[in-house]
Amino acid sequence: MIKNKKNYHHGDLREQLLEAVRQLIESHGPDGFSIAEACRAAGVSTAAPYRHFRDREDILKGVILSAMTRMGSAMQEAADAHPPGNPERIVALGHAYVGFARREPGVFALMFGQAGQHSDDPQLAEEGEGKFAIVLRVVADHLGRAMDDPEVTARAYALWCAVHGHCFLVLDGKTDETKIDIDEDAYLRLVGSAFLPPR
Amino acid sequence: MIKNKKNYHHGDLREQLLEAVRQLIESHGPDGFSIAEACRAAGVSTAAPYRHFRDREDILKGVILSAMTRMGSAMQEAADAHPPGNPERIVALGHAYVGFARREPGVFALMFGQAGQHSDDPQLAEEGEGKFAIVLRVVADHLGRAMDDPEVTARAYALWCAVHGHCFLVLDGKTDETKIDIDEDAYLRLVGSAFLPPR
DNA sequence: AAATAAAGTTAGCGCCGCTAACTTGAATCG
DNA sequence: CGATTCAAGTTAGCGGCGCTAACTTTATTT
Repeated sequence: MIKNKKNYHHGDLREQLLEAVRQLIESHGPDGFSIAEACRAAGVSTAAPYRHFRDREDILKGVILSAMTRMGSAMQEAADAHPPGNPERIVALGHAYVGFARREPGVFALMFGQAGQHSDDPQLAEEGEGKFAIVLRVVADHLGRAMDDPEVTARAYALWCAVHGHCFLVLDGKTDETKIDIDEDAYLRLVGSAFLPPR
Repeated sequence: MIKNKKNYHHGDLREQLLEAVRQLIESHGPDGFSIAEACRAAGVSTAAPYRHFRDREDILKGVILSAMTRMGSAMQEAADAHPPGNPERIVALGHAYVGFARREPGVFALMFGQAGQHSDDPQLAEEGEGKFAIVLRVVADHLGRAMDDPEVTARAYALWCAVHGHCFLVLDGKTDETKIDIDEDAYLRLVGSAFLPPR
């Protein structure tokens, strides 16, 4: 009994709703969407989503989860583009992180901007730790130490903070034109060398 | 004709509503509040707020604005606690910033977590630039350079990012117990010395 | 004291999240 | 293969919310 959802009434409504919500979030902001609007986009009644999701929160969790894996893949890919120990690896990782935030600003804000609203979900927590593990790996390789070395943890965390904070400031428009004007590549190289001296 | 709002029907409903909303945001999250609930808390009808605010967004703007000045004061106070050039100044500034985020996590998320939803408001933008100016001032003093020196801008921005990002990770619960476990003071000293070497 | 204007009220519209009860149709099975 | 089952749709409706219109109350102005 393999459930092939394409053979049911609508097709894969679940995925289509997630995609519709994702698009609405990108065009109207993280809270500027409604389930009803997503239903209209998917061409179903407003009661249909509740066959696939518990409630609104559950839908958002679905959107976040798929975004997490997309972001994780982008980061892993960036890390794999350079050999371990190469400083370019850290820069590339930063670009991947910021790139995702720029590409999907609404979803990025949803993932991280809600004051830990979803931090209690084990599935999301696991995905999050997976992404930090990529940073840990790269930093550990760079320093030639173990991933659980306190020095590695501290520097990886600092790197994460610096890039993460930059993303929010970018999305908030603080870096636009007249305001601060930051060269992103230069910034990422600065934080990379600040926390991981070539030595 | 001095408008003393205390002499009207309710008193200063405007301020009481802002306070009620602030508390609701802290207890139920940035989007977990409703105007109706704030009205109940203030003991007025649900139509009353519209004598003082254009709409929901305008109320939020009011909450954010008062929070901005509170945060700015805390930062200024921290900076003033140490003489210019003293590295403790930067650490204190960081503690003030993170302290505010910890004290008012909901409002902090509201201020910065909405993907630049309020970045187009000139009043808010001005307050935001004022806070960055404090950081610029401290960094310029430390390096003995002008506030508009590119080196100062770059390092001040990096500091801001590192602290800002840390706040979000804290609020998202990434630093809790089993997860990452960061010594905040050590972290702030690390980023301080990383971007502002004693030289 | 009357007029004015500020700041409340009630009533109500339309949208939304969500549920209950019903219907449809694909997969399973005697 | 026809009957059965059950996943996945539907419509109808409740209560809450944001917001507006129209009315009422009360402080200030003249």
